Amino acid sequence: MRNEISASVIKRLPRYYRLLGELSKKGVVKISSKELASFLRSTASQIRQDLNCFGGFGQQGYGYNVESLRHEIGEILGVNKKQPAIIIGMGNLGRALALHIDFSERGCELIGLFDSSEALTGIMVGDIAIRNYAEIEKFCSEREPKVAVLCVPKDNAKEIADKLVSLGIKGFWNFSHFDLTYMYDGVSVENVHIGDSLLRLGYAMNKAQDN
Amino acid sequence: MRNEISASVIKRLPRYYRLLGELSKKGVVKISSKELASFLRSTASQIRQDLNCFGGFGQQGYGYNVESLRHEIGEILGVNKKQPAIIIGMGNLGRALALHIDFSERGCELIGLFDSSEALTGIMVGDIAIRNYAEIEKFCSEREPKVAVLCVPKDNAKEIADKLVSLGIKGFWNFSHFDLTYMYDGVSVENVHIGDSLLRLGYAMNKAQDN
DNA sequence: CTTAAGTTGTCAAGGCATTAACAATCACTT
DNA sequence: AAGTGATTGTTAATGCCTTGACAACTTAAG
Repeated sequence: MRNEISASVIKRLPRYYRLLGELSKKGVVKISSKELASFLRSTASQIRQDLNCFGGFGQQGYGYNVESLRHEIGEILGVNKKQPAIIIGMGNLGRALALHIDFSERGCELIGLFDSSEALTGIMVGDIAIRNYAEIEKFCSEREPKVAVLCVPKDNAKEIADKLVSLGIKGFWNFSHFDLTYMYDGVSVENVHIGDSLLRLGYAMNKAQDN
Repeated sequence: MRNEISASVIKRLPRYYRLLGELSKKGVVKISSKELASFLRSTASQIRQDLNCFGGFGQQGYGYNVESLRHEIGEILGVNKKQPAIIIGMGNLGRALALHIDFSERGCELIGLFDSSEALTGIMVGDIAIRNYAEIEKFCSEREPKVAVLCVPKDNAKEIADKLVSLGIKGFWNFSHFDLTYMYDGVSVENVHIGDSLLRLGYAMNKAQDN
């Protein structure tokens, strides 16, 4: 096991990865930490320090090769994996995520959509049909999904998560407002509260007005 | 102007606000920092320190009154304002936000939806009809929206944001992958990258597997 | 070949955020 | 009415994250 990497560093990796993808697409071959910093409004020091958590990807006197650095960070984030993923709860949010998120670019492969409402059963979202939640056990034993995107009401979240863990789910991308963190051993959780950032925007606007 | 509050503190306020809302709904009247900490998997010390940035909301020997603390944090976050808000870009994401986010609970009032595609003009999303983006100037001069939710492709984001600022927008909730931070004076920006947290989940799952 | 300019990897310093500790204060009980 | 236990507000200590600095190294030019 490698050295423990701090959450602050991990938080920044996706941003680096996105930027390197754009640069690579534009045909940029090499880049220095200084240039990266100016793009990201960060410091060269921080970028070098972050990257060195994982090993020396750069070359002294030269800089970093854009494509190979992108590849390395991609490996760290696991974008080349194809973790089978399912979405639970096909309301507006579940549907939007199914259609809007490019799972394959982020190490996942979306293989199933579930909702407990029979009215939705069979409806196509993108190229996947919604299944009834009653089929979840059969589906999991056959297809063995590893990631579950939780888009269910807060009150149902724990019960559903418990069941999914028992069926082999190893990671939750949790949009329900029930905090699953630290609940299960060996199961990873990312809680997402989109609305919180709108509240922060409100705070920032109030403050800006006061000045 | 009050003392500068650190971003770390602001980041936590929405979470406090949500928890207090639930407690209030359950009829809980008073709560101690210790109890709050156990709910939030935080420390009593941090919660007291955070709250004291804004003033002494508690009472020694007693704790905090749930409803009044909720109200105070609400004031700080500006949830009682009714900032008129518009969404630009009514693809899957824009539609999902229009339907899924309770703007009024977060200090905003959704008053307009815009898309440049004529095929979408007039279509109802919730109880609001999509307008063509060509009408944006007229709309802004009449209704004076202050918040813009940007759900447009990266390449169009800057141009659109420039125009919206000139039309009086004071805050961006930015879902485009173009970073608007520090671009305009007196305009607040919250960039949201939902996909980043899926990448972090991938990292966490890889690491959990390694152990 | 030698020198100059540029850049990384890394260690040390500084600053910021979190945690700990305690006096001041309050509610409740007797 | 006084004493006890609980809890805050606040200051100090700790620890982590970020920034600064520099040696080691690479490339390119003279």
